[in-house]
Amino acid sequence: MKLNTIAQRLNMSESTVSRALNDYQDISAKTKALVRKTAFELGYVPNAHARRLASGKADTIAYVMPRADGQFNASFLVELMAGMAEALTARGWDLSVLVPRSAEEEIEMFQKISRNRHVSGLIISRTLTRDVRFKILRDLKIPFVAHGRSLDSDASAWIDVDNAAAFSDMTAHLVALGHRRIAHIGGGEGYNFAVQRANGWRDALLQAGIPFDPDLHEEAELSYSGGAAAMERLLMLANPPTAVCCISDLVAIGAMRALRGCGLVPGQEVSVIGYDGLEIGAWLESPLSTMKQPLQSAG
Amino acid sequence: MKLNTIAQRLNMSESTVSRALNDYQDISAKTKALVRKTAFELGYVPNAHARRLASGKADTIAYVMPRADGQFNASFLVELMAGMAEALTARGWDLSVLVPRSAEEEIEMFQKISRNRHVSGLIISRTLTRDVRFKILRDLKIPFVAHGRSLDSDASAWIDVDNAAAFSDMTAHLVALGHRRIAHIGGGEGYNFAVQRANGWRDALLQAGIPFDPDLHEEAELSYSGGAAAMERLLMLANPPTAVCCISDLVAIGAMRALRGCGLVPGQEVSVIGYDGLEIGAWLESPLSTMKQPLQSAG
DNA sequence: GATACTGCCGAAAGCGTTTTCGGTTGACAC
DNA sequence: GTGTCAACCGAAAACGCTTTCGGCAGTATC
Repeated sequence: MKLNTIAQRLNMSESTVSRALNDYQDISAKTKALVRKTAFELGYVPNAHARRLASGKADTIAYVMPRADGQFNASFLVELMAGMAEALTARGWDLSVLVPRSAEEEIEMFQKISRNRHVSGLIISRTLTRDVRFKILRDLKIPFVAHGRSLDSDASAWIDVDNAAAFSDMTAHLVALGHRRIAHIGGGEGYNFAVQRANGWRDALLQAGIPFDPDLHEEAELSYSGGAAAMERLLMLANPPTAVCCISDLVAIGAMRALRGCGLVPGQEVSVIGYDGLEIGAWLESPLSTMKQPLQSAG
Repeated sequence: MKLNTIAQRLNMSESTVSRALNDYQDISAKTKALVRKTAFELGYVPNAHARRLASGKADTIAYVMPRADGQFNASFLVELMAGMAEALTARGWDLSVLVPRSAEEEIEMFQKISRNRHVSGLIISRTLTRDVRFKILRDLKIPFVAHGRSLDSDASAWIDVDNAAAFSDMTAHLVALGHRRIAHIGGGEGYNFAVQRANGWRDALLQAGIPFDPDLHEEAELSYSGGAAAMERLLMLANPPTAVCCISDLVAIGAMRALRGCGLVPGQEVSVIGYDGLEIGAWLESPLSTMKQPLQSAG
């Protein structure tokens, strides 16, 4: 049960056992094997707290969960967390979640962590186009990776899907299908991914030699109703679009409903395409496969 | 920074400071106040690992996250976790997440925890009608609360929405609106909440004096397509229902799509009602408000 | 044969708390 | 003035591990 018992059973010192289990260089292969074997037989599991206290490392990273406000689709969060948890437990680390009630409380949490160091790294998500958290965390010297870039994220680790490329591909796909008037329902400029996705769309249009029509760029609240409202505005245009790529599946679903409300059949008169990989969507975002690399460097 | 520095600054022993901060009875009110004040001024945050090692308590509960397989709606999970995290951090505890890759790995994790005790309690969810985990956890003497009951959950702490009551209310509501042929699209009997919800529906029908028609009870996969398929089967009936209550909003959405596919307008010819509190749904599940009570007893 | 390594391992000092066990005061009673 | 008791506080031993430091064999080098 304790390191001690293994040591006594083998007539060695605790330190030898500890180093054997931790694969130190100055332990012979023979002893290592022996120690590992008996440790396994005895069902030894090291005490995480003692280890962390002694080593000074926390082996824990915390995920700062954005407060659920319906804006972001949750299945995405769940998958992200599951992916992180798996990657971490594979390395023997823990994932814990923090849910700040407000921006102030979030910063307060950061400060506690920086004093306490009972967490070795953070993951923050839902980055804003301008995000003070980058500076704060850097100042507090807390290692972190951001899920999603920001204008403030230079010199910080971030992982992100290539939003621009995805939307560029998406738009090119519509162009290939013969569409010329391709609209985009995006989000506010506060969120950086919204900006990136809009850029991807615009770039693809230029690439295809299609003149950019500002009327075709709608901004919507990231929800069903937001998508519906934006779609309705697009339909009011003198020259409505024949295809729409939406910033998220939620928005796309809303847009489709708006179409049906006007007696149009989505996919027929007007193509609607979403993004996020909800069951309905045709496009899939895959952040999890790119997770592990950045995590290691974050340690 | 350390307990030590406070002690030196005040010319007391570490033990006094520790006990003052932990509100022991044998420290005078004066010293307590003094210690707390300077601790605050110095921005002292106790080292969680040292505390946990010394006290033997983990102050951490782990949430065993069901692997995302699209069956359950994720926004529910997110809200649940956010609620738990908030309730725990309010008490100075940590919430960490475990994502077993398989049922075997889950049990393996349980065993590690029972040896290691680096977690003081577990929360499991998605309970099956018959669930071995109850027995295992009881045998391992790991405190846990189950979110959702089970036939095996007697003598264990569980928290749950009253599924039966909710669906009973829902059905009664439809009856009050004049509906007589009220169908139910449920889930397999493997999941306990599915059984409970079906019971609620059936009970309300009996209560209202409406004879129970087995044809009106459909079982569906808990997904869009599952709901759609079930709805189609209901529409094939010689005497189709005028209202349907669905086990989840996902299923309800699927059912609505099936209706539209047949040229019917949901809410007009046939009322469809879901459950979970997705944005679309009319009924709201609120497990979070009932969280705190059981958590305390789980400690 | 003296010197210098190298490969292994043990002793012991932490890591920052909590907690038990006494010990020192002062008050109060007799 | 002695004894008793309560109220406070300090010393020191845990808690279970990591890690530095040094020591002791062997082997190689000249």
